[in-house]
Amino acid sequence: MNSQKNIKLKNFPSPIHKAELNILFTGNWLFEKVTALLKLYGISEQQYHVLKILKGKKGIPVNLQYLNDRMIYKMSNTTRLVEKLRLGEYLERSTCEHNRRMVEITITDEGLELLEFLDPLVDSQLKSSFDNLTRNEAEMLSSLLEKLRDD
Amino acid sequence: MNSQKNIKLKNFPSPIHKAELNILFTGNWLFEKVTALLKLYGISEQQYHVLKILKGKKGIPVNLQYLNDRMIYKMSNTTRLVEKLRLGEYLERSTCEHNRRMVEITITDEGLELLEFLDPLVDSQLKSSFDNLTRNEAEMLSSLLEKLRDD
DNA sequence: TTACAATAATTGTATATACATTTATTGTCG
DNA sequence: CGACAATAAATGTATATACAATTATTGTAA
Repeated sequence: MNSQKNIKLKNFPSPIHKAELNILFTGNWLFEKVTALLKLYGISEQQYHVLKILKGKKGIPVNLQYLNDRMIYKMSNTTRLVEKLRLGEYLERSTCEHNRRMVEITITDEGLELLEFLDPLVDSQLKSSFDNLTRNEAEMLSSLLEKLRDD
Repeated sequence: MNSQKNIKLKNFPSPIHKAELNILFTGNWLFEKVTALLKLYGISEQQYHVLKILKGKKGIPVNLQYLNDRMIYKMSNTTRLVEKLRLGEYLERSTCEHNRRMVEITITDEGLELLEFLDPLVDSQLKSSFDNLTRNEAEMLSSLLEKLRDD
């Protein structure tokens, strides 16, 4: 762990440089917090993320591409990540009948139960992480970030 | 690489959840861009970051803790990361005479030359990444992120 | 001064990620 | 139909990162 938590960023050549580092730092700061919490229950942030996506689909199967497009990090891992969740019986996967290149992935009851247990913990941690921001400020933050990424 | 670049984030239980994912996604989006650029010249984002910090110190030696506190990711790697830069002769390290537990790290002329070459490339990429935001918006983004992390 | 705690860095190891290649299946066009 | 391109997923491998344990040195208190 970093020995100091929140180094002040300063002396930047432009607001852009400052914003870039602020985004990177804050992203990692949030990621670490959630990761540390989930680790207590033997699950990674990425795995949790997959389960959340599956839950959101309410039983409709998704394939690996779909998951991969929504992951924070990149492909190739998604196969192995899903496999780990399958070994934990948190999801099921089968080959799609109509297109046997694809897989159909759905969350299991165990997966849903795990989320029912974890979600309140993650939510309350998230809430305390965002304690310094009002609801409006959080929304403004999202707007700015979406505007930044927009192509 | 993700097959789609910019999935729209929606259906969030709260502005906080949305902001969290926006931060994580945007952080990775920026990180990947810079990483891909630097990779063409055989250097990682983290290594570049170290050289920038050293350059900012204008010849004053720093130790590993100092670097580590300013890294986006965590410790342990900093030793190895610095070692790679040393092998490339971009920096020098020696043990501190007053406290032989510590090392003194300084950037070399080769390191400074590398930055003089890379900085314009990175800067122009960063500028185009932030094309959608005004200077004021970039500043507002930094303010919100700093307020979020503030403890 | 000696024993022990604290500090700075290094090392070992497990896991995560990125990237390129490969396999299996399907689509398409001559 | 058959060759070949395109797609979806899996695999191999190199590198990156996280975490724990270790080494070397210094600080401190009995």
